[in-house]
Amino acid sequence: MYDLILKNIARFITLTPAETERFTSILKPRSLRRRQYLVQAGDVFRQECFVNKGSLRIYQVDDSGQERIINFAFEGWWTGDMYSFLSGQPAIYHVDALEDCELLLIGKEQLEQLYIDIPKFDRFYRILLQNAYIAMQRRISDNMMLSAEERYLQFLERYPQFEQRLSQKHIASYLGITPESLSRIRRHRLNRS
Amino acid sequence: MYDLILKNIARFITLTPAETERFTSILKPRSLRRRQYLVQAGDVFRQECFVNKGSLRIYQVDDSGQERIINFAFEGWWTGDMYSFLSGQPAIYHVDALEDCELLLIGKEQLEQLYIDIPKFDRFYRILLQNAYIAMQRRISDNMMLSAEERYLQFLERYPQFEQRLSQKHIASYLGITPESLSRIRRHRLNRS
DNA sequence: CGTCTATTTGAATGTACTCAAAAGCGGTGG
DNA sequence: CCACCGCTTTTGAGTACATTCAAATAGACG
Repeated sequence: MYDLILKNIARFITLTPAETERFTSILKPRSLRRRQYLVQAGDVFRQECFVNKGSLRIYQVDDSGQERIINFAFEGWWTGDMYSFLSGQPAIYHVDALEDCELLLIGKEQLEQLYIDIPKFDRFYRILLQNAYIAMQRRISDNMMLSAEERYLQFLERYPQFEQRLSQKHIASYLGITPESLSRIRRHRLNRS
Repeated sequence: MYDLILKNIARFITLTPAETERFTSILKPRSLRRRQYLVQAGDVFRQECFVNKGSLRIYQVDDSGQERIINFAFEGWWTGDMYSFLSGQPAIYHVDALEDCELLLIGKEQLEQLYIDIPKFDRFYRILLQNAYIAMQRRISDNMMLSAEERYLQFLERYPQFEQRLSQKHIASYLGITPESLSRIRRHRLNRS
């Protein structure tokens, strides 16, 4: 059960057996059915979440009811609502399961104590965040520089392993276009090839 | 000279006088004239950069020569090219001065050593990055949910103190629209009020 | 099997774009 | 101090890409 998360952590820091024990002891396993919420906008959500199995989406709903997917999370990824976690304010985003999920949660209090007891975890989350920040920055520049079709192609290149697990509606929402537009883009590509 | 950066750090961690001395000793002051590059895409840039005075922009140039501003940096902000810093690969973005600048740079090697000697700095950069990540995520959702005009209004609300220091061309580039479009948006707003 | 949702397709619309040209503004050198 | 040059901003006309709205088809799930 803890294999994936321990491998994830071992990418950046090395834990002693005692530290490993201490770390896994604060993890709270949780499973989520497809379509079930992990976080609803408006809730306070003070947990970090590691995805051991399954997939989720982080999204926002605009005034006209349109859903916009800010990000996905697959097995081996971290997710949650960073804003609510840090500030204690109500979450901005909804997070729900796209597939049945097995999650590992860490409460804010326990994580704060972990940072104090084992400062290596400050380092781990620093490096994790640096990488997340780079990915986010690249996403912004892609959204600004590329056409809808180019963004779709880039998505296929970057996440070939996930495309089949996501509906076109969700991919369209992630790319910032309507499902109709994505359908047309796909048709044009088929006609040309 | 170090007032602003020490206040910036004191937001999240408390340093002893000895630690303060150790920290300031690795800072390399540098001044930059308007239009001068801090980083050119293609260079390796393994420094973190704190802006003590002035302003910069981080931007990308597309195939047709269009510049797209990914972010600004004003006094009290951190900047650089996180990707190049972390990976040692050539930088993706250009960074140049919009106004004459006074900067404080930290080399990667010295920062790595600082993390080891004073683990509090792991914590400082973790918290700094959490906040940067939240801002970035919000920027993505704004770009997806809002029209050009709404993005401009939001920019004015969020950064009223910086608007006058930036040209419309640069604001347009940051918002992901053409200078012509921004000019038209401004005219419509004036006509209505 | 029936219902609900996702996907496809068409037609009309709209927002922001490109290209082009004029006007405004700022900095530099004579 | 003024004239000039280059860059920014404005304005107009035509265009393109993606959207909305509507309807038909396909697919998934109970």
